[in-house]
Amino acid sequence: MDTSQERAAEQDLPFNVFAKACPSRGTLEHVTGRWGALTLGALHEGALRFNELRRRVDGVSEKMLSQTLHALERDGLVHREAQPTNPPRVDYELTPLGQEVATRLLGLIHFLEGRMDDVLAARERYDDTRGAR
Amino acid sequence: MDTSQERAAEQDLPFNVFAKACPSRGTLEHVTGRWGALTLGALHEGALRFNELRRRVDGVSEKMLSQTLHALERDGLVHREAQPTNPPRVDYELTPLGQEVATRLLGLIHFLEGRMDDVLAARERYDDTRGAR
DNA sequence: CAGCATCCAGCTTGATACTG
DNA sequence: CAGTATCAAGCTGGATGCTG
Repeated sequence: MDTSQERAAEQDLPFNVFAKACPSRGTLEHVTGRWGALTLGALHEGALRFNELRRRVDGVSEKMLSQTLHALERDGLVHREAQPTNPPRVDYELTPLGQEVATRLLGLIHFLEGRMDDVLAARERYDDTRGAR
Repeated sequence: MDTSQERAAEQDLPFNVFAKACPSRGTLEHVTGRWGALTLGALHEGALRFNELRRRVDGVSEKMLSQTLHALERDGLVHREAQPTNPPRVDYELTPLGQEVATRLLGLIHFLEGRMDDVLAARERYDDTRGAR
């Protein structure tokens, strides 16, 4: 069969998520991870401050948000703009690359949100037939 | 600001990933999780048997693959077809819903793979300016 | 081949307290 | 406000052994 993995090898594409050691896998995890996806989604609307983000992404701890933002900033998806005022003010916003990623991610998210009825129905069927152990 | 969260509330959309308790968040995690994304990606090419999948998704353990497949099957994204032969043969394939999800996911994955040079460059810049602690 | 059950190390996460 | 530091706990995930 002609798989994307094989195609990647044939064409000498430099990056392939399916390979364990490929750095793209790490980035994919930052992007799609529990908090990464929601953070990118929240920032898609525009720049937000740290605590605004925290309120939007329901359930993140300070620590996880901070960690997530660092990873996304390092990967060049989020830009951090700090004003040395008092009290301090820091804005986070998507870079152009981050925008493109967030757009695709939100496409997926909204698609899923729109199909949750199907998903929930599938779950019920599954749990029923297998006796919900 | 007009956020997607607020829009969801205004329009009484039933599902919103940004809310902690929303079931869509769980499904999003199955789909985008470490192994979920790669499994869906691998199955996008066509049906695969358990050990074929295992070889394709470089690095999954038996246990994680099994767990991942169960979650995806329960959510109605993957169909499991078992033949009661000896030796047993089980094929996994995407449902129509799973196909749509996988397509969007692969769009994101391929986009990222194509931009990894930018990501890697951003990382270097980040590590340099901050002294790579 | 296609898995499930069990054990356990260690990484992730959340609370809490503290700093600039 | 915008974080960092620290610590306990729990969940993730790998290794192993076994079944049909």
